[in-house]
Amino acid sequence: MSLYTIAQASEEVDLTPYTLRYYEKEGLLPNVTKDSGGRRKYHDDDLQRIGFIKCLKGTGMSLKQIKEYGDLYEQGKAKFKERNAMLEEHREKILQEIKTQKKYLKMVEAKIEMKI
Amino acid sequence: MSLYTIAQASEEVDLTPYTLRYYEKEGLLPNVTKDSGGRRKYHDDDLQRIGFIKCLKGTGMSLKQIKEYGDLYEQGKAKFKERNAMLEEHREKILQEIKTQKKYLKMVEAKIEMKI
DNA sequence: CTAACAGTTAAAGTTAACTCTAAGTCAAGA
DNA sequence: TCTTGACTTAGAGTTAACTTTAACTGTTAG
Repeated sequence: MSLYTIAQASEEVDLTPYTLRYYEKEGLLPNVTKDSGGRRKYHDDDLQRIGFIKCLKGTGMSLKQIKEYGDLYEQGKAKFKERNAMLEEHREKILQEIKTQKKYLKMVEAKIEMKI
Repeated sequence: MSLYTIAQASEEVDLTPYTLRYYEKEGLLPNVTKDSGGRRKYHDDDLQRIGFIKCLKGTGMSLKQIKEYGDLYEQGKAKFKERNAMLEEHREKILQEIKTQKKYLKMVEAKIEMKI
């Protein structure tokens, strides 16, 4: 199957239908189509895109920035450089964040070991 | 030195005075004292505590939960078990989160390498 | 044919975590 | 003494990211 109702897509990507509509309203999902009755139809491409949105969001990128990235993506090859620059910068941020998380992990573990 | 004005404490822990007052209002900093003129005086203990709050917060714990933890902490040895259980659970969460971050890092790197 | 259901929209409401404002106080320097 | 500046408070405002509501519509099972 390669077409999903909002309920099915919601299940598939583990986001509520509210959130999916919200993301679309915010311009993050420009390619979701509608059937003759006006209902959303999600394609595999849309689900892929949502997956990447979740990745960016899960690593601390704001929806606003994710939209910027998506807008560049829509402009194709012409904006490849800018787009990749965003990702490379974000990559650094994730690396930094993992470091910080590891430091915090040590702090929590130290507190656990303190036994007081 | 072991006493800090709110401005100094703010500088020291890299949080705004607004945030420090907010944390106090929320019950996260029960031991901040005031001088004769009613001004806050932060002790080294307070700064340590703020440091740990930042650690918990930075690893995704809500202020509400941090307050719960702090409240248990205030009750000393009697609540040691509960308190440590919270930390151990949180430790698992951090480990899981680091895993997720690493997965997302791979996804971003893959997208960068895609060159399209 | 009709009732139930799954969807639609615009707009209002919610939550967490700040962030700021307004009005006031107090200590210190010219 | 006067003013400046750093603080105080209660309470209002902000922001991001949803989440819900209300009113409505098209599809389908009986």
